[in-house]
Amino acid sequence: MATRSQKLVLEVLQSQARPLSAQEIFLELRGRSHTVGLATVYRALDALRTEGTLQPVNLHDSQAYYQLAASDGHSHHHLICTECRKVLPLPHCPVSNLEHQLSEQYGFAIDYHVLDFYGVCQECRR
Amino acid sequence: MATRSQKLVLEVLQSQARPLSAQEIFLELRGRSHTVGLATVYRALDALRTEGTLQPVNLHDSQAYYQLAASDGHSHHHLICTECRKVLPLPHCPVSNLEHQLSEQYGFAIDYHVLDFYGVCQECRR
DNA sequence: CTTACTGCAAATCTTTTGCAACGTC
DNA sequence: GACGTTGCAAAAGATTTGCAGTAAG
Repeated sequence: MATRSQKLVLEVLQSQARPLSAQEIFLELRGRSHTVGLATVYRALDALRTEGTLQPVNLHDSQAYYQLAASDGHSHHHLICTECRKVLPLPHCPVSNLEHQLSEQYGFAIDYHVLDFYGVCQECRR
Repeated sequence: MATRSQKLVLEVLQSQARPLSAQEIFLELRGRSHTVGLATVYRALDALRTEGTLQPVNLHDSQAYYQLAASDGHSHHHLICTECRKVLPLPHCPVSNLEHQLSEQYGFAIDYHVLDFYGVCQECRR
């Protein structure tokens, strides 16, 4: 079951193609004239990440960004531009079959993984 | 060329198997009776990351961790325990051949990538 | 009525910046 | 003397927590 704030946070994330920070979600909600305190946004993000609905994305930016996790429970993968912070999602996962193998080999119960490619996009290279 | 502080930061990271935060490096240096200000540690980490010597690792912990980048210029990959924060490095990279393909396909100049598996290690599952 | 959720303000923690002092050339 | 590096203190940002009020069952 989702709280009011969790639903609002999800709505915002669903409406955006790129990962958002707590701050950005807070401002976006304020823009839509929903009042949700920043602390509540953090609490919602935390809950949604713990239950696996959201996935953190690291943009090397000293703040956390969040994105919807894929519906099949697999992680999203990205091409991330280190110049403009644009994020391109990759259609499928080249390493999902590795999870099982690694679990066995190292005795790790793997929950999810992160695969992100960092570089400079076409526009930024001009 | 490396500054005094950059050398000290590298020494600490070389002596540890797991990624460290700025705070941890600062305390470790203080323990070795080297005085390096925390701000200087941040400045050194920043420089070393920019030149590619260090690689950030995301432990979902609202602070940044750093680790030596592999000497061949490829990223390290990890099994990360979300309970005890232990980090196991993985010996080789299953997706290096993908970089070239993705570069062509999306017009991205890829600099590096991050592949980390998150789960719970054997000890923590007991 | 009870419990969980929320907003606000305060507290805490992480990271960055300004600046004067220092070292090297 | 000029320039880059450093430590310290202050500032800025991000996240968490305490608490009293509200909503939902």
